[in-house]
Amino acid sequence: MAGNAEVLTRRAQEIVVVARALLERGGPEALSMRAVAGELGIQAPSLYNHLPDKAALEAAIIASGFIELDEVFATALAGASDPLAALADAYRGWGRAHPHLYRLSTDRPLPRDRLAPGVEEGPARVVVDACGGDPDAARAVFAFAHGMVMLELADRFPPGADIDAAWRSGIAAFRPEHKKRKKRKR
Amino acid sequence: MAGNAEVLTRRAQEIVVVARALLERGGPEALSMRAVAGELGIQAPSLYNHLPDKAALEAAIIASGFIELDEVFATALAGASDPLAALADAYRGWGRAHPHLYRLSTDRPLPRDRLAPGVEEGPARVVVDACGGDPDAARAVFAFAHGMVMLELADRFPPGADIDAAWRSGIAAFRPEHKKRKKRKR
DNA sequence: GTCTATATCAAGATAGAC
DNA sequence: GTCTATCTTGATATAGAC
Repeated sequence: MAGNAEVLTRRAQEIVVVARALLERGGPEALSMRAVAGELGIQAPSLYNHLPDKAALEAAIIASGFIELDEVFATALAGASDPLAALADAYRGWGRAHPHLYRLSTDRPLPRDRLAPGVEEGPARVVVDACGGDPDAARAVFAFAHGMVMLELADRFPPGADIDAAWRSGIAAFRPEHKKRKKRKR
Repeated sequence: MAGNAEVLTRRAQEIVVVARALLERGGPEALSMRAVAGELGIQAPSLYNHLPDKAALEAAIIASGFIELDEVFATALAGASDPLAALADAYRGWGRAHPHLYRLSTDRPLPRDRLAPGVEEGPARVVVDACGGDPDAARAVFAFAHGMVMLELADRFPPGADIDAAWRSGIAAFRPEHKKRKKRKR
């Protein structure tokens, strides 16, 4: 919830906490202005005294997730022998623990103008570092992880699929010591 | 549109074609029973004489996409020197050409009970084959491609990102000739 | 800062007449 | 097979009183 602190009033922060809990418990349909207000014992229109609209509320929820993920990454890296695998594991765990928040945060363009600066960059830098500073490799790894999480959350793997094995296979492919030389441009 | 042929009446097939066009043009909000009916010059309730509900309509749209993708894959593979890269390219192209259909087809659990048998397996087998028969590797590759497409469609890469380069990086990592031995279990 | 009342809009689906 | 009429439910947001 830090990161919103500079820009949100205390009451607005309360609202964001309640709203995030509603989202996580009941999915996006549960995140209505009415429901949020109800949870706080007030009427929906009263929310507009503290937040301009629903998009602002969602942006604040997303920001809180980014900040948390950054901490999760830091913990995962502490003393890890295989940083990439540790990050992958932490990422998957976080996605499974917060499926609705994960989807809200990745489904659509980031509301970058409503996010405090640095919020997005934190987790991104961790991944780039784990990829030896290669941003293209980092984006590929991130896409792999994102695809795995989304497919698992959406229950899109076929019934017998060994999801752990697919993760291992992908991580092995991306492991830095196996990195290929870039092709020279022709 | 084949693949629905066995199970849908002619009129229902017409409805599916119109519905898919609406979805592709206007996104999921444009795909309402009212709009579909309007496009056909009838009233919404009349649709229920041909399809049980909206979910059935969506399932039929998804099936039509799978069948198309299977054809796209076959074309891409014909005479390709690098099958994995060719498939990746075809997949990305298809996703970008049909963003709303792509999302409808991957956002949620597949309605497997409403899909004709074989519809899902077609494209899946192509990918497994391209991965030397290793289903775990195939799922990892698929997750990578899915993640890349989703992130691009959702405009989630940062402004300056070189998406082509990220694709190349990922494909290089997954290239079969570089495959690592599986670790022995301890 | 909170309330009530309301505007505005949209959705999926069913009943029953023709 | 299509229609009209309707049910049921839901949403975001504003105006204006207190």
